Amino acid sequence: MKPSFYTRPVLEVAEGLIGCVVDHGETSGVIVETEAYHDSEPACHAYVGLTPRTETLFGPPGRAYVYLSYGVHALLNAVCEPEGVGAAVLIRALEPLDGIELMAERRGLPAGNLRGLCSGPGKLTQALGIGLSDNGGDLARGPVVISGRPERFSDPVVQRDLRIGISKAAELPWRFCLAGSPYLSVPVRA
DNA sequence: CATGGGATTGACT
DNA sequence: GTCAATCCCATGC
Repeated sequence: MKPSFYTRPVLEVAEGLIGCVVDHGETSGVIVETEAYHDSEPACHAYVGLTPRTETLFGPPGRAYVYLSYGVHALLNAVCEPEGVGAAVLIRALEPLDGIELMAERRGLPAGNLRGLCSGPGKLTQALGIGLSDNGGDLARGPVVISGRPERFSDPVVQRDLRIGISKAAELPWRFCLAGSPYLSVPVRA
């Protein structure tokens, strides 16, 4: 997607990314779950201001922000809004598309367990082989690439929900899910 | 310079 | 349902 796609309010981008495709090498998947983060609310890393850690978040839109969660997992975000604003969309789950065998191998799962491959923000980075070195990369040029919706996902029904696993600003309904998808990290709340 | 929490996952009870 | 693993980095003394 072009940088202009990301130079919009982060909530619009979070919804607009549902149905788009994430590519890395020979593996890819369709985005079925996202969350929005913005420097105006305390759950966002950028809330504390510009630091070495949040440099990418405040940088130009359309870049990858990859950071380490719980010292264990790499999480993939797409930087949004104009440069100088700390906002990003967390990619939380994918529907596996290409390179499924390779993804299963990386995840240590039997081929055929499609739902276990990318149903979580840490799982999908492991399945696609995305790591901290991908931080700051251009999402239009790679190595990690996000491209537009395939025909089958051209007009997705999107459900809003509360964000998962955070303690601050937990009341904001800034989670976006593809309705009925079996590949979500957590089912949509009732 | 020491401390503690975090946008998670998987193994175990 | 509970809990440890593991590490970056913001905060506070």
